[in-house]
Amino acid sequence: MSNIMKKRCNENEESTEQRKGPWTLEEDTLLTNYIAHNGEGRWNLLAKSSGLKRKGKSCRLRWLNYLKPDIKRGNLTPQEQLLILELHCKWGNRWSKIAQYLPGRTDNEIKNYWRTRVQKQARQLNIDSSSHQFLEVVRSFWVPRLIHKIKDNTNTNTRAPPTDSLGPVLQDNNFSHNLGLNNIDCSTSMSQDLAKISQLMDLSDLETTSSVCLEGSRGSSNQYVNEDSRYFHCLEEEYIFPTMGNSDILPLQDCHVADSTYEEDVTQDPMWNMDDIWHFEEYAPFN
DNA sequence: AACATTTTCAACCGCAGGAGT
DNA sequence: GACTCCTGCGGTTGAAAATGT
Repeated sequence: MSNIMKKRCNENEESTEQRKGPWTLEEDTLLTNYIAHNGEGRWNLLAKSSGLKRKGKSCRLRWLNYLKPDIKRGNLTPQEQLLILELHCKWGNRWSKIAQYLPGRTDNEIKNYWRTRVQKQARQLNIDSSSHQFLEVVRSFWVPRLIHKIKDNTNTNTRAPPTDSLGPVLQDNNFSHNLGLNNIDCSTSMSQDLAKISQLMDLSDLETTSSVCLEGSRGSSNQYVNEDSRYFHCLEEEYIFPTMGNSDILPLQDCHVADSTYEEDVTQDPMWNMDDIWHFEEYAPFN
């Protein structure tokens, strides 16, 4: 019997026992306990030894995308969204590479975000998401909105450092070089660019506040902070927003967001509502 | 309330590359 | 060099949840 035939026989034998589909709580517990005692890696061995009727690949995926303790839950923050836009511009669909710079976020999550949110916007505008046109839309409208959102949230947060503290980040000429953002002056309370954009877009829907539980990754105790306070807390802890002009990109600080305490996310609101798109199409029709 | 449609995201698949034999 | 096994990546799928009618 050829090796290929043998392999197919084995696959058939295995597939009769292999479980597929959503993981049960019992399976999760089994996997978590096994890894706690034996560590991760060697997934095929793990799958056999742990008693799970799953493939090694499936175990690995479940652990990395869901069970691993440092996985963040909840929607992506504006800062994270901004970083994804920038890194995707730089590297394309290199999801795992992009994920390296967003601690606690998985490549799968980022990929899903891109497909469901970013590509959806492109579809609605009838633009190819990989086109220069769409990049221009992102650069001119989406990114400034995110920046505005970040600043806005900061201004409404009494515990956050002053707005000027965003300066070193957003004034960084290398920041968002790929997106061409360095021609947008974000250092003032409202740049000319933002003023123009806000003429086109109703930003009122972005008025939000939110609380998350920050589990200080450097030993500080849990505390409730505003989303942006969390961000600035991260900044204070030396993880300055990445410099895009070169390859010395530093990951965002790993801030653990405890699931149970996640009350409301600033990113719940749509990035663009249909009014925005309508406004945009009015001024820059692509169809 | 009931049904239809859309959106989200966990999980799967195939493929590629590296390590070991 | 050829082969197998393992791991990781990116694309895709489909069930569940959310939203609309």
